[in-house]
Amino acid sequence: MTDRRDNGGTDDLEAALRGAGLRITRQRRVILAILAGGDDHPDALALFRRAARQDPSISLSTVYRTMKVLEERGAIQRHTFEGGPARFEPADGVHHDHLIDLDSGEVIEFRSERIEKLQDEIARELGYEIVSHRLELYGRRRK
Amino acid sequence: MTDRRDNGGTDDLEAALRGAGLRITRQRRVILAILAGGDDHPDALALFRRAARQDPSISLSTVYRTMKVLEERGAIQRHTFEGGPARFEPADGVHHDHLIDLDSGEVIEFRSERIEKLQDEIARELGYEIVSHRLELYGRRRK
DNA sequence: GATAATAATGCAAATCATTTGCAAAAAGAA
DNA sequence: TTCTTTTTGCAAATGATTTGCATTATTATC
Ligand SMILES: [Mn+2]
Ligand SMILES: [Mn+2]
Ligand SMILES: [Zn+2]
Ligand SMILES: [Zn+2]
Repeated sequence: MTDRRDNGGTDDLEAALRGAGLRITRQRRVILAILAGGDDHPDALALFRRAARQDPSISLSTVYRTMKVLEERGAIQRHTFEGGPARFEPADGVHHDHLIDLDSGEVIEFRSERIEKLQDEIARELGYEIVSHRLELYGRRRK
Repeated sequence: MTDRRDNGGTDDLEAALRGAGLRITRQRRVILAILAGGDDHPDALALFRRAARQDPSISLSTVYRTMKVLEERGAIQRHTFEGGPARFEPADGVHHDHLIDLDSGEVIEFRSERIEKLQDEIARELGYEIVSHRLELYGRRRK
């Protein structure tokens, strides 16, 4: 058994690039590691700053370009919550939706089989087939 | 009984402005009529073009400024569907969500009591109270 | 209706997030 | 290593929306 430690999904992301015949550059490696390692939803600037700590030569353009290819390959999800810039997260696990705490800005993930099913039903009734959807709840802590 | 014809809710929008001590200008009147009259979800540029037909002196800035005050007063809803610019619609009737036809771009409105309720439940379970939400389905016609 | 105080407008310039052209650098195949 | 192709950093361009400012219009008041 080899010494394989949990890399948080970096391999999946790298595979997504390799599979598309794209190259694994030093800067991409750094960005992928950050994406796979974090458990939040950073925007391009946040990714850039974190990446720059490991590789000061990295540019914001590269972050944007990398997000684009990863999204095209379906390796990451792009979210655009009210107001703010686009935010990203690896698209590994199962699908989930988000609840945004209006006071703290915190993003909470949730998943409801029932809602997912209802959405399908609604679309079907309207004669449609869902390709994707976006469900975001904005609220505040209940006291 | 006076000769009151259906103005499609222009009065509501005007009231929203008046009520906030804001002024009813010629350009605002035009914009409000277009908003209240249409049954679609135009973006600022579309509103501007339609308004310009009635009043060529109107500016895009004014459209944006008017949308902002109307939104602040809760008189209109602002939507930002995937990709595109912000789109608007009067916030008269009951709340509804949207299904966007990926092929035609058509925006279909729907309303599901059950989904609305489920969202509340989910938020409650997470210890939150929903202030607003956004549910958008993107799909294609089922053949 | 004229008047004065204040809000709204048009225009151009500014902002913000994101994209793009291009020459230089790096990656991968041979 | 060499060659071909992709990727990068940088600066400039975009697209949507906002803003400063001088001018104009609206509304409360007389
Ligand atoms: Mn998430
Ligand atoms: Mn609608
Ligand atoms: Zn979902
Ligand atoms: Zn809803």
